[in-house]
Amino acid sequence: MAFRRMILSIPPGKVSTYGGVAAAAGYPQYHRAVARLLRTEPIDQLPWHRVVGVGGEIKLGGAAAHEQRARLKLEGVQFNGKRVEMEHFEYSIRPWEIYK
DNA sequence: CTTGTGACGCATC
DNA sequence: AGATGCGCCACAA
Repeated sequence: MAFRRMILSIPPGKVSTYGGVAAAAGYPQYHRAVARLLRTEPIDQLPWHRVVGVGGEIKLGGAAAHEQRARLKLEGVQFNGKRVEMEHFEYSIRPWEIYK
């Protein structure tokens, strides 16, 4: 599946968004399918922590959110309060600007 | 086939 | 900024 490849192509220290991955794969409306895939697929086979919500929002709950924050931080990703500094760490695709 | 639900996203209030 | 509503896709009941 294209989604999987996209996610795997995200380099360490960078992040992408659910909608971004979907759009980059050619399906701008499939953001929910991407989320489902990340939830379903084994965490040891996919860099799930490099995928955040639009704007850099962590969409996980409780412990998982903290976990993701920690992992990203270890890769050098900086946070601006609750969200990731997308300006510097988002993986070079911004579909919403392309389709604008 | 119809609903309900969720690691979503965006417009509104 | 936080809460609601609506649209979206996939899947389980």
